[in-house]
Amino acid sequence: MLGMIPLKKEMEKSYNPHVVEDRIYADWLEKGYFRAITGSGREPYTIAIPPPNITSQLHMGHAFDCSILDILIRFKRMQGREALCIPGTDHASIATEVMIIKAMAQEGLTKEDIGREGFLERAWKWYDKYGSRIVTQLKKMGSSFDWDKLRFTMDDGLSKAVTEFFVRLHEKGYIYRGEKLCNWCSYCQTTISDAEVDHTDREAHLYYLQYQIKGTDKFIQFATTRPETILADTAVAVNPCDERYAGLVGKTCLVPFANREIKIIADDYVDAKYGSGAVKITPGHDHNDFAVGERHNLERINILNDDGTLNEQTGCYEGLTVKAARERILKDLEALGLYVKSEKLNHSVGTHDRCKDVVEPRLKTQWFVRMEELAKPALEAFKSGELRIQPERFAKIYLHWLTNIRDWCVSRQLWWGHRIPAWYCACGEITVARTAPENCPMCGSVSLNQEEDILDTWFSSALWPFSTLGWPDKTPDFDYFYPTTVMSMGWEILFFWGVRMVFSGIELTGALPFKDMIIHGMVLDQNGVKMSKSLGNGIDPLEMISKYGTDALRLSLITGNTPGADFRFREEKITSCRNFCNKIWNAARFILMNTPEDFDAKAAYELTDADKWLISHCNRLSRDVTNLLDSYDLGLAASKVYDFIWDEFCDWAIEMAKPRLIAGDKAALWTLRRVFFDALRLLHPFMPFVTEEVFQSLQSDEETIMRSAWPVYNDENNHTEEEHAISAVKEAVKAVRSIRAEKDVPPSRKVQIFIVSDSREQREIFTRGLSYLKTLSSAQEIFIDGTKCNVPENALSVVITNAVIYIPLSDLIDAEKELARLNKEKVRLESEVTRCESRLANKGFTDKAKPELVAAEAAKLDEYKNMLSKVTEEISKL
RNA sequence: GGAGGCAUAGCUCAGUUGGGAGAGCGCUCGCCUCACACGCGAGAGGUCACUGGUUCAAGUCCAGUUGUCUCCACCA
Repeated sequence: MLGMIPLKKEMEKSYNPHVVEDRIYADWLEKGYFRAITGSGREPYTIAIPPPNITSQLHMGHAFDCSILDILIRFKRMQGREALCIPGTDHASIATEVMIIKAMAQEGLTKEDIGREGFLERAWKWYDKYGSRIVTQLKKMGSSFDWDKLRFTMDDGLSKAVTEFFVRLHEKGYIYRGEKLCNWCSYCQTTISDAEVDHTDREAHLYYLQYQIKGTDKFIQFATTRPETILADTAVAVNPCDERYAGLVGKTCLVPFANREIKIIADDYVDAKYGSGAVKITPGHDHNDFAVGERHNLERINILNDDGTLNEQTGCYEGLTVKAARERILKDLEALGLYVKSEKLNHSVGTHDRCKDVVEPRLKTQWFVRMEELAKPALEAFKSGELRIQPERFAKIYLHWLTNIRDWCVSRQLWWGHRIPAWYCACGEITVARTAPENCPMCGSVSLNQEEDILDTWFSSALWPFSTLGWPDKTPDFDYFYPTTVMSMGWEILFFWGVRMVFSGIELTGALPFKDMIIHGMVLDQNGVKMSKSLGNGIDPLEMISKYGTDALRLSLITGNTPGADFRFREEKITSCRNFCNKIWNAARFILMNTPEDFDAKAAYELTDADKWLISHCNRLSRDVTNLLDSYDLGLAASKVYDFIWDEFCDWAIEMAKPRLIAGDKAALWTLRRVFFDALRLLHPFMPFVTEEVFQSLQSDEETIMRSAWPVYNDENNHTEEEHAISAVKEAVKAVRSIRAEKDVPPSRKVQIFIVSDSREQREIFTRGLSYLKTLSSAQEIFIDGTKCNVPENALSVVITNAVIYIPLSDLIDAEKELARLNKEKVRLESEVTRCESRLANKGFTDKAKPELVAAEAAKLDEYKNMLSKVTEEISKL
């Protein structure tokens, strides 16, 4: 009898993640399950996590990333691979520096107030605080990362890797220093790379101005959005084919205020149809003009100070901000009669992605990496198929970026980061070296100064897959675990980071840093807007964990999502995943309650249709889930397990097992346990905590599910006939339940059921399934017969495949309604018959479709015809 | 200007080589059925954006149209 069995262990009625998760995680840590063993002989499977920036706490995007990686790692670990996941954090040079400066501003301090050393001291304190907080948060996500290998981009080893990278590039001639037009952020007072510039549309004015042509009283008109830069103009350009200006090319005009004479030149860059057809050329403050200037050998003038004010080149405008200077200059031009008109214009303005301040192109001497040669093998790696990018469509971004790559400006006028390993001597010599040189190789001077600038933060991120394993040293870890297997990232950093890891990995290690680059989407808020701190629409993963538990959050981020697609965050989804945790918990509780102390799991039991149906189903599930995970389709894999556990295991298997368990049938228990364990194993990567807790409660052969063997598909466990038998039982049960619901027959009212079938095989199926049929359809008695002569008059009838079910409920029968119901069924079957017939009559179908499909269609036709005739017969009786 | 995504039930989204439209939430009806009301059972609800093409067969493949979101580039 149920309930008579003493419980081995009490289980609460509902699952409480909070009492379980921390305890289990601590246990995992203590047992060292996350640690990968170098040189174990097992095939390595390596992932380096995208290191979160130490700028802030974990957000939903990190939680998402973290879930994906942990699913893969746990899956492969269970499959027997030596699975290593390396965690870490990124110093995020500029992003962190901006935040520290803001924090200091609260105290009324500036960088200069405390100096470089003082600032770095603060930065390291920042790292101590926020870096460790991120680690705590990653652990909270249930991540099975190897914490012994925790790395930070500014660790000694990783910094050594950065220096090595720079020096090697320098040795190959890929590093150069030069004055080029850079993106200058006046707020952060540093250059930034092209990738860090966001273009945003802003309302502005297009001003029509004019310069007087020297020696004449004529003027040449041009349009500009940035009148203040006329002070840096060194030419006016027109299109060579523009006849209006043909006579002016080669002449000279006058820049007011600067009192400079500049040439009128002809260049294809100018669009004769735009504006007046003439353009002022400012090589010192515009990327296009810089290019024109190179072609025509024009002087480059810089009119900006580092803080964004105008410099001494601008005479009386010196010290004004760009905005103030613009207003003054317009007014002054008007006074000189050089202002013509203005129009409203919507145009895009470059802003810094970190501080949102306007980026000014200006001349600066910076360090650059020549990209041409580095990009080639990275392109080749993809084209040859060695590097896989999934989903494939993201390869376009990768290819586009590498094909159109420009030299990489790597120097930053910041303090928090890796200082460039270059030393200046008063003689002018610059020495690039791994360690500080004792004296200048040129003049021998011992007075050398290291470059003040630091490197772009991505310079160190680019090395992450191998610097974390000890490169440039030949460490055992590097030998064993490199190259890594998978790299995962959001599409928004594919070009920042993914591309750079590939080319630097190939250059430095001679190998692709990873085989598969998987790209995921972004987490959007419930309105479909990207979650961001500035919009304040972010949802804190930890808050969700404290409400619903880690497993619920993890599953909700994965299940039912398409790879690479952005998706909206919905709290209701976490709720339903939380409910699923509870479902698993209660399934386990049920099994526990029904498992006697002396149950022998190793004995051989006589299995029934229901047992084999369940085993067969789970066997197929193992195959599907494995394949889906191997192709990185995590969303579909998760939903498959979810559906199996809820719909098949809980709603059918457990329900069918109940009468057998009451009768003391050990085979039923054996099957439930066995299949449940496999289902838990398949689910474990997605929901590590609840699966572990339940797994440990139910058995003692294995101490952790984490190291349990991943279920493997086996042909021997395919039971087609039994699956067919159980679907017939399910069809009958559903038919009875449906009638009962329609007639409002409460479960408490037990009924008699007559199942009439002229097929002996079918009768045997129902006879074998009698106990399930009885329980699941709330029947008192079930009679299975070859003829209907024993069926009482006035019974409700429902036709199913190969049988008719009669339920004698004379008090509920309304002949008219029954007629209507049966007629509706008749119409449905008739249309099915017609559909099958027309399909089979189509020669194209019978000739070209797969033979098994044609055969299946013919079988269905027979079935429908059979059912139709039975329905017709029932109707005639009414 | 270049490229890409998306358009399927009231909402949010799945839909794996082309072969009878699915889930969660919401809604309706009935159930505290001895694992679970964070639950159980039964339902309602869809011209798979539009047009054309390929095919015996299209939500699925191809072309175009419309709407929508995004990325890259440019914007005197």
